[in-house]
Amino acid sequence: MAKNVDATARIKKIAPHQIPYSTILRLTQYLRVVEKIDELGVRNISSAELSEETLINSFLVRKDLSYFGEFGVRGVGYEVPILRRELKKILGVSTRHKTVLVGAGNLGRALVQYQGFYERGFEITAIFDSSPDKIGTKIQEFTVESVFTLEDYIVKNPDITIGIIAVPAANAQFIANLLVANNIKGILSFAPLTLQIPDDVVYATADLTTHLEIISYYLTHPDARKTFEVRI
Amino acid sequence: MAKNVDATARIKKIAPHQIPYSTILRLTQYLRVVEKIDELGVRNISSAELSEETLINSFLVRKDLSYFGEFGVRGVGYEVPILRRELKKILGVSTRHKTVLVGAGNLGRALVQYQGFYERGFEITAIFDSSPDKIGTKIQEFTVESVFTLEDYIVKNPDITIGIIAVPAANAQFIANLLVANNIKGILSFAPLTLQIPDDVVYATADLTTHLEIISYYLTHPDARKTFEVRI
DNA sequence: CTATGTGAAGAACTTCACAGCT
DNA sequence: AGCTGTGAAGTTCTTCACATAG
Repeated sequence: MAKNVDATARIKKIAPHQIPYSTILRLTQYLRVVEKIDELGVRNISSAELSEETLINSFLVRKDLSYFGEFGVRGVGYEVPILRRELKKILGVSTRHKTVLVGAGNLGRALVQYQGFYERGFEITAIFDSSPDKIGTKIQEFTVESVFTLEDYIVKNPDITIGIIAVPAANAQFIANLLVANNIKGILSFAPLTLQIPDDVVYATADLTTHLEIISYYLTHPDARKTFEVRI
Repeated sequence: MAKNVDATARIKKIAPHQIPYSTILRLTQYLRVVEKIDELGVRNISSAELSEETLINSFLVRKDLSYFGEFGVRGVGYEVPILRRELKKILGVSTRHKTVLVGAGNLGRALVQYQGFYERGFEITAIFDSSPDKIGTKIQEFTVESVFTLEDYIVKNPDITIGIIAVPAANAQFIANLLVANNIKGILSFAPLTLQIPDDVVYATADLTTHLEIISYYLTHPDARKTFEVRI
């Protein structure tokens, strides 16, 4: 059982750019399972058990993990604390990321109050909005600030790397440009459109309704494959 | 230019089960663009223009659409109102879907107040929670009801086909079982775990933090491909 | 001459089978 | 004896090139 050898000592030759996006997506699921069972005090997990919990086939579990190293012990499985630590390292969530949130509407307020971001390594440090009747209002411990102070705030806090956009579609590109111009490295947008973002900024979009549309498609076409996965 | 012939008259032979999941995901993006420009009064759009707006390559735009019929006019492009109608038909959002929401926490409240679901064809008809201090409270025009009345409500309203789960991870499977047992056809869960759902129920999961973890991965591995897409 | 629709080629991802460790 | 790690096979998805239609 690896004798607690640091698994990172044996690192893979495959360059990260060869790793499928879908692998990264699945890594987040493995992490979720591993954190849960680590909390329960389970010391060991096999790819078959990970497969049961995630519904991802066990060949694929092993292949995904093997892109990043040899974290398992043949004949035994994976040591839970090691796997947890390595997955967090791979995903870059061993240390906390600081973010700003733009948009203090219903969704923005929900995101601030949502515990999950913080628990999983992301901290909202400030909230901005353009609407005069939102600026100055309180959400939890935050006071909503004017979007015109956003630039200044980001420049003064260069450890903020991610911007979260929760404004209406019509304003999203404007906010994105502002974030990009001020050296934000990653953008998560909840607006239902594709933003134009330069290649050196990591960009993800999370349109909540899309999931429902996809469910609707499969409800409408019951003969379509049952085994699809709807995932981010 | 098709002389307004109903494009559905010429329908494709390819069975729905051969259509990639990623195609369905992209259809939602085309619909978004087409609705926007239809609102602007534009009558025609080419696959090249759709490609610009969505960043999806134009070969793929055409291939995706061609799975479902010949909606375009060679030498011209796609007629916007026709494409809009056909995309809605394909996705099954020509008529509104009724849903129930379980979980009246921050996320649940945000989802109720979020206009997007309704605008895009989904209606939340009732909200349930298990916590005594939430039951009876008002969210918009809704009164939060006890989760013990959920069963009764779904049975009495068989036109409700989709259940949205916005409860903590620990309770999500219980709620899912309840929905499944009462004949719900589709489930969208925001809980950060994989639920066990029978194959005849359409199941999608939307863990908001996953997007941030993926952004974190690509921030941590700047050499990873720049052209990845983070969607749904 | 323009832009769609599509078979065929190519690329990417998943599954398999089994070698390799413990 | 058991479970991981991985090259190779198999499958699915995307890109291409061009025939087709207006």
